[in-house]
Amino acid sequence: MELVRATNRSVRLRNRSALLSRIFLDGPLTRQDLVRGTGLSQPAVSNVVGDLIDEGLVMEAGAAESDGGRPSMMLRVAPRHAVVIGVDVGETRVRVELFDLTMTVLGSVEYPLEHNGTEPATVAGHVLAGIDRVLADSGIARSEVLGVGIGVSGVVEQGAHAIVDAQTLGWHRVPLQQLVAEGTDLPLHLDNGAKTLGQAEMWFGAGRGARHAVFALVGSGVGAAVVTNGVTYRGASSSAGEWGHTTLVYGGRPCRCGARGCLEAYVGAEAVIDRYREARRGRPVPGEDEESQLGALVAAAEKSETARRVLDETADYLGAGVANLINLFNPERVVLGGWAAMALGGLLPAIRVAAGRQALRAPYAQTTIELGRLGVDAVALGAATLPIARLLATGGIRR
Amino acid sequence: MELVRATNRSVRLRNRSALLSRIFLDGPLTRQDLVRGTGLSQPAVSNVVGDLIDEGLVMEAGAAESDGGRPSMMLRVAPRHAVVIGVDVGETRVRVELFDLTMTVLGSVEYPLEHNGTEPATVAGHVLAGIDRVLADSGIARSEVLGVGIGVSGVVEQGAHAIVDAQTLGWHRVPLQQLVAEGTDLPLHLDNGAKTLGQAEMWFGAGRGARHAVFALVGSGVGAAVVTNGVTYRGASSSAGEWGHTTLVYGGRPCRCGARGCLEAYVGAEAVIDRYREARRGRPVPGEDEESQLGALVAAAEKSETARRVLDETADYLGAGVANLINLFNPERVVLGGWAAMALGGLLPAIRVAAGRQALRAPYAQTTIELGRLGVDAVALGAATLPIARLLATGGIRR
DNA sequence: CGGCTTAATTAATGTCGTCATTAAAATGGT
DNA sequence: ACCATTTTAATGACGACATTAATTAAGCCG
Repeated sequence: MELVRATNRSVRLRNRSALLSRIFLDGPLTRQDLVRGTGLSQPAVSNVVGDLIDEGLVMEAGAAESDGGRPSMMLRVAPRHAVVIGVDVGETRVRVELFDLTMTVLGSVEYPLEHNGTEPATVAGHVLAGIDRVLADSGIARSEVLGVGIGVSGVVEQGAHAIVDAQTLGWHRVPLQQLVAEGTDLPLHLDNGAKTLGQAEMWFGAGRGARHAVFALVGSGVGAAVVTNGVTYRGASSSAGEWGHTTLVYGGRPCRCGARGCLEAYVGAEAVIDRYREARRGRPVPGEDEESQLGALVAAAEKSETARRVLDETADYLGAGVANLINLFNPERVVLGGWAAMALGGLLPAIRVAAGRQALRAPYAQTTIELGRLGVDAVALGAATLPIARLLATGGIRR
Repeated sequence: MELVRATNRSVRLRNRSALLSRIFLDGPLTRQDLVRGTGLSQPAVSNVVGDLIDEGLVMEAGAAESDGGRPSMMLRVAPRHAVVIGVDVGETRVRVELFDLTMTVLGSVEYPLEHNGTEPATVAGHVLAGIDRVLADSGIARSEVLGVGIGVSGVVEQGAHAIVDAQTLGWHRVPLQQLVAEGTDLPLHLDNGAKTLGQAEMWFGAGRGARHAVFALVGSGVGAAVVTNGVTYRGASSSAGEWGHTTLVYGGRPCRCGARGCLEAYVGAEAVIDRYREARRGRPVPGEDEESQLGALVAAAEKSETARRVLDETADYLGAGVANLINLFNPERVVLGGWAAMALGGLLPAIRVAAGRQALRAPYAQTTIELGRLGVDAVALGAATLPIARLLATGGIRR
């Protein structure tokens, strides 16, 4: 179904891309490793690698162990060939991080968001200020920045300028990319936060090695990223993966999206706290913000029957939601991430059991359900991979 | 993430595949159409097309209209370069159809299945007998058969020999491909029936032109096929798309899969009839089989409040189920197929409304919900496309 | 220090698409 | 009836690339 023409030059591009990707994702590697890994001939690998070294994208880094014979040189991506910036526009804060090409953090800065002071222009301002800040702090020139990736907790519609719908921020069709672009000419990449988290876990965390994986992001709201055949699936207008608003309890609790019985209305942090409050006959849950309230609930479960019941039910609902993902996507792995999922980590065994009850046996047996390995900062890390993904796809030929 | 090497010869293969696919799917076309459609140069197109003609895969079919200048020749796939066989192993029958490469039916035969006489060996026997029969009837030699595609109403796990799990047939890990292969050495392709139906609608029906589409198959049971980026999505073990057993009503009606609240337990034909019976306080629904019982329900809705209510609820459940697909996959199109969906066609407006209530606005606005165009035989037709899909993918180089 | 092994480079060969040019085939004006 | 015009198809020179085979480089081992 691929109706894209191939030409002789595209051969080189593909091979460059394949080799560079491998060096980046699995490196350091020797030329021989690349020969074995890609099936290309030795001269072809040397030829392409030579170009990459000449262009400063790749560097030799010492010789490999050898037991007789000429030792092969290790190849790695040149860490400072460029830097990338990852931004996490979350429900409560904007976080900007600067990475080199080995994804080492070179600097970061965070701006809290008022609970309702979430004007798009304010957020764009934070992003721009953050970029200036991390560059200034680390003394790196703008020209060295490959690009800026921005993960937003909302639906991001890709296009010439990405448009953002974010219920929790009260945003409707906000041209965030344009707002940021007006303040900088660095290449921008916007994406949904769940998708960037998925990308991060896919490259560096619990998703490594999987071709088909689902990343469930549980925070105040609920989202998911689906990786099919190694690629994040976006759908027709890049809103695929809106797991939080799938119906789980037909006719059930009202959801902030306007429908009823959405998964988010049961397992989102806000909903869990709400359900706990109801179970306490309306007595408020102690804690300043959702994070501490959820913590209070988890702590209370040690002693309180009520709290435990709420958590058990949460695991059941979450398990059923995960089962739906398993039935529909048949992934090799389901990875739970987001701060609420991390806080509820103790429920993992119960979630597994609940999912097993609701999923079909065969696909359930072929998947694992685990927690994310990258913690809460995965969104910014994943956002930073967006410009890199482009670099790898084009074989390192910028723009 | 594509780590496949490219070589000069693979360029030719890709272009052969692209051109052949276009001629097959959109033909007849002229060389110039191909030039415009693929971006290849004229000589390249002529060169490849020349090969295809020499090998008998493609033939010239008359000149196109011309208003001055040398008229271009129409190119089409040679209809009798090969024939293909499509098999529909349904819940109640095995249907075998013979097609030429333009998908014209050259012959067909059907074997009813006893309601519980569904021994795998029996089914394999029917398939083999059907192949012999359609070939004998049409006087076509086995050597002309490109391959046999088999669509099965169950989960098909791909592998060296495909394995089938089919609850409605009482099958568990049945090596159907092997059973059939023992009786013939024609190339076999097994797949889930919903997926072959999707493939058929994608190429020849309501899915034409879409990159992202979901095909929902409602019969006695419920299944779905998901097309992402133009390709049927299979997942890790090709059981993706098991929509029927996603939880829609947490804790609801028991399903034959053992879980509770599955979509299938509400909108599968069997379930709808069951719900109607319950609404009639247990009085049996008139009709010999499910098909006539469902027909009776639809007919009764003209007069009976009860029947109408059952149908309305069915539309609501189905709409919610469709909404889940829209939220998760963000398709351009949702196509409803299968005999029960066809019988319930009158509910389409209600289903659209119900889906709109439960789906997020943005993805809902970007999709259409429609009925399949190919009717009930789409499963066999789609199965027959499996060997052809392989032919197109390899650029017409057999095996 | 020579024999052996493995890595990397160079040389020769062949595949393939592009560009530019030429041949072919139809229409329409004069 | 004939030639200019237009559009399609076929040819040939050229360049980009990967492949195989042969060479050179660089280490270990006894």
